[in-house]
Amino acid sequence: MSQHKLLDELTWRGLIHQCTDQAGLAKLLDSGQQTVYIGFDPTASSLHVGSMMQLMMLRRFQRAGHRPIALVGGATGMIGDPSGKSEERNLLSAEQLQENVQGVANQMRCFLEFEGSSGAILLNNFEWMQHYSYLEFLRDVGKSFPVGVMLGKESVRARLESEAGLSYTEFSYMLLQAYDFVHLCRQHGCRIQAGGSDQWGNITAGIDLGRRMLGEQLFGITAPLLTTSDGRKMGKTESGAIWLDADRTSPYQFYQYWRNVEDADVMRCIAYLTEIDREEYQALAEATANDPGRRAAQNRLAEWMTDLVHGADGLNAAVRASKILFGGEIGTQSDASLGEIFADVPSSEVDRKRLADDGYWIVDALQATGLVKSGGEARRAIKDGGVYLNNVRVTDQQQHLTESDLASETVMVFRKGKRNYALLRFL
RNA sequence: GGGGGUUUGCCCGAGUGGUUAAAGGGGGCGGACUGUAAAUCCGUUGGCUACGCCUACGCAGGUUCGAAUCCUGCAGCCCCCA
Repeated sequence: MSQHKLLDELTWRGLIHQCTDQAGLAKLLDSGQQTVYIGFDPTASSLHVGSMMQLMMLRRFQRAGHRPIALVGGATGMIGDPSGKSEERNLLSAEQLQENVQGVANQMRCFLEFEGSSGAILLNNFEWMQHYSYLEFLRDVGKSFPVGVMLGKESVRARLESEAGLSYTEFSYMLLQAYDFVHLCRQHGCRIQAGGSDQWGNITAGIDLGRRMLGEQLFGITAPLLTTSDGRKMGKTESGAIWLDADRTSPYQFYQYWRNVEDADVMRCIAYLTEIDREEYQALAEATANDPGRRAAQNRLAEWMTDLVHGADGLNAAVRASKILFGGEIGTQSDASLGEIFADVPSSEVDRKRLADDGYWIVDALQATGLVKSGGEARRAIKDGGVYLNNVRVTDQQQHLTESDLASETVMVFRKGKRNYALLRFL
């Protein structure tokens, strides 16, 4: 067991899946500030929950005084990493990549400090790969890659055995990532590469290349993948990935995702993704075991994560929205605050004149919201007690809505069932 | 090419002339319970300002007071013979 603080922390958090030479790494880390790198795939203009493990890993190194490099794979992204992928990937266009690199870079500011003596460095491997000629690359890099070793890599073998096969392009991916490591070692003295466990093959390829080309001893460390107790990848819902970009996944949705993590997964999430310390971790684990209904761990996880990614304001908004969306009184609100709370809720516009005279029949209103498909369904829903106006149960099928039913200047809030909301704006 | 079978609501599947808007199950949607969980229980599940009317049992016609049910033609699927 290492006596090293950082490695101890990573160990108790369960973040060390594999490590090329843990004793050597501990010695290296003790010898002074080191530079660590992790690569990020710019397949979209936003990072998602899956990347958070990696960002947090860099952050942990940075907090321990080391310098992180976040490498955005502008070049490797053009090729596509076959690791863990069952099929050949579609190539991204250069413009799309440029846009993605930009978006991803911005989000990293939540996780990493870019100023100071251990300030993070953001690099794009397109910068050094774009002018590297094919012939030069083959002579410099390709020469150091025995095909036998490459064929032995899990990522390659799995694909060769599958029906999908593997193109030469994807086969070559490993060389590019391996060369990144060498380049970073040369230019930035980077001797450590971290990553998810699916990156082991690529990382060790880089270490081999470093030994051959530079005679340097490089180090690799991988973290386990973040999966649920039944083996599915975390960060996905039926409706898609959980993104870090507030425009793709609102702070409220983000917050709710973590609040709803299964008991069986929550402690692992806290260990892997947060900086909640060991004492509090123990306390939360006990609280979950003794009183699971309180969801103390989930609440803390959601709070910590939302605060990190969306800041105090985002967290506040998410908490406020959660209170109301889960049945709290709506009372009298302003359009602005309702708009914020119900940002994720579909809304439709209705002519304000409908509220005049006899008013707007509730059955018609429900159809206008899209919560029901027909008048019959609306009547049934009311009869079953499943319809709420401004979070108050509707009991009268003949109710007609007037201006006095508005929750704010122009909005009425409809709900069917526990949490299907829709807004009507009367303009 | 010849013979036989089959086609039902979101899905599976009963129903062979009338009380069938169509049993039963699944799924969905509500409600109760609960931990914003799981399990369980209950209700509901074509449309319509609605004790009534309209549309529906592959499609199009026909028989009948009355058809998902009988007849004819067409189409889809399945099996057997060539």
